[in-house]
Amino acid sequence: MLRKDRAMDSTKKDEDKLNSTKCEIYEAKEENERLKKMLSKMMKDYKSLEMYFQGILTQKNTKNIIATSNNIHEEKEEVELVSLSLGRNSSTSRELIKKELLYDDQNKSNKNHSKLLFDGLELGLDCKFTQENSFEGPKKENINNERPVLIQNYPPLDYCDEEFLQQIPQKKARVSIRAVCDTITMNDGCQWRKYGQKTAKGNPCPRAYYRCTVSPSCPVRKQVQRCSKDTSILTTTYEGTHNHPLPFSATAMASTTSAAASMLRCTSTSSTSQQFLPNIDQNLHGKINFTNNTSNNNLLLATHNNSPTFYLPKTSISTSQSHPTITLDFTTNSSSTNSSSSNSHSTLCNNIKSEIGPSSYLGRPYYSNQPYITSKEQSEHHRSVQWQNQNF
DNA sequence: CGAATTTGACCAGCGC
DNA sequence: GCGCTGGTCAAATTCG
Repeated sequence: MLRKDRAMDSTKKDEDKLNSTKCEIYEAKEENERLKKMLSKMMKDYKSLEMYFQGILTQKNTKNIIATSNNIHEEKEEVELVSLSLGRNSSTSRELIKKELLYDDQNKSNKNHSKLLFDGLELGLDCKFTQENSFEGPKKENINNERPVLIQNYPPLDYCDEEFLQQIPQKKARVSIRAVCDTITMNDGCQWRKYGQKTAKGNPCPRAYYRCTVSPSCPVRKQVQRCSKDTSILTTTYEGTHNHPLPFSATAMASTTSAAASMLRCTSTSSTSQQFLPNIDQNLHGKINFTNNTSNNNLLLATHNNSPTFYLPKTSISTSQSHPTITLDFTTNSSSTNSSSSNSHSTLCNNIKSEIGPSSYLGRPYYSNQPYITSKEQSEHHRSVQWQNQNF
């Protein structure tokens, strides 16, 4: 009898084991399927970006040919808009994305992603304007240094007529982002090299100067400085337009700064956000959707009505400096003018706190008498984050 | 040893 | 013209 019971126990255990193994196999299969889908989605994203880039290059070539034949000498004063211009899609990219939408019709998740991508490309303020939005590089470098000059056709915007925009002095626009961040710089996905540090007047915390090193000729610079009153707040000021394809993880921040710079160029006088927010809000609120939902380290996303959405932070514009500057303040939740979005805005702030400047990162808050964490350390951390994202 | 960072010097713009 | 300030350069230094 006892032997029989033992035999039954053993059989039961075997069955359990078999079931759990089956379960594991099933889960592994599911995981495998999920990874396959993700991989194919990533490949699709990569291809669409590649095609988008090719489209831009083609546009550039066409433009150069036309300019040469017409002997237009104003070419050098034209727009520089490349990778940062995710928000201002050319007709080529629109068609491309529409095609992708159709193509993705069978795959719901991909479709959602494509919709997001399409929405993201819709974020542009659709202004048609010309700008010189870049740092003047070192004079030596500028000599014979031809940067890609790209022209894109933007549909006109209601509140931004061309004549008006042409009257705005073409100063170098800057986008300043204030966020709580324990690290030396915000992890914005780009590679930067420090080229200077200076103690500015009125702030004991030194200001660090970085230039983008993704491309040797990239004119983009950024300044990083701690707030003197609250050293947990980091102010990062971006200037210029990337002239190279951005790493996917950098598109979120690039879109933010690009859209903000567009806002800046669409306002003629110094003002606080409240003076022009109705227009800006119409165009930004709920429309800036960062497309980067595959890598989590840089998302400026908030979720609203089940769709990832950008919420306008406390925004101010200053033209008192030699450079017109727009400041996006992510340090406070109360800044949101839309009470219904406060939760989402809070989420966004938290995202910035935790994703861009992970407090756990190295655990070395900056103090003015301490050495900076090197960008190399930062990039290594970034690489590890990317690796983790890729490998889940 | 090469690459990245630091830091003093230099330059340009601006206000007086 | 002078001084102040912000921004950049480049030699020296540090780091991996």
